[in-house]
Amino acid sequence: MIEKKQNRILDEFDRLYPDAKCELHYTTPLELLIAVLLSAQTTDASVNKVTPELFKKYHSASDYRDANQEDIEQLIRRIGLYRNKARSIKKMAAMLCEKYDGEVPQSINELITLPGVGRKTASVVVGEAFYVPSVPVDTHVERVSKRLGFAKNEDSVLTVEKKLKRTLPRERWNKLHHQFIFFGRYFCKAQSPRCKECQLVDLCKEKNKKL
DNA sequence: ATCCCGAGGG
DNA sequence: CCCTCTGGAT
Repeated sequence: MIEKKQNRILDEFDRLYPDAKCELHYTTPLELLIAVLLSAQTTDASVNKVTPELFKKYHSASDYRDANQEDIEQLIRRIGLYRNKARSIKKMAAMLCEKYDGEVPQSINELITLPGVGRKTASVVVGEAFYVPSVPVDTHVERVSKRLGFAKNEDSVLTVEKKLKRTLPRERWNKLHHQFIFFGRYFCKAQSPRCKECQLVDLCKEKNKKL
């Protein structure tokens, strides 16, 4: 990608979303880890509706390990995939207690060994809770990256991540991650991209395809 | 009908 | 690579 185009995009993201940040509600690394795990295939807003009750009832990793799985299921049922997520939370908490003294590990390689924690979740946690430069690729980052030419449509999420890391300044990774998400979530949406108002249409691969 | 800060299993 | 898990919002 031409550097000029790239800088235009980053400038536009700064103009649109100077204060982009994580929209999941949490107060500790463990709460963040659980909130991100819950966020699969649902919206952050939906996750924020169920976590207050969840975080009120359970606090430590051992609380989740010893919890009744059906109790967790009931608390999170509305966000979907609730059986898998409840099971993952319990198993993840058990491993945290066994191998990490109940604390959340601070590296991606350690985090992805936890049940229910994949590369995207691990990347979010290290970037958000421990300030490790990272580029988590979720559905928004993937879509926006492909539309704006940071990656090709046939690229896997891992390839998208590699290309973004190769292209974007490392000191801006964590902020840009959120700016990509804000742009995808509120502007360049999956079904309704606001192409006519978009300052970047000229370099978009899908201009005029949808609206 | 499609999408939402995915991960695990086949 | 594919499929499944799942409710809620639009």
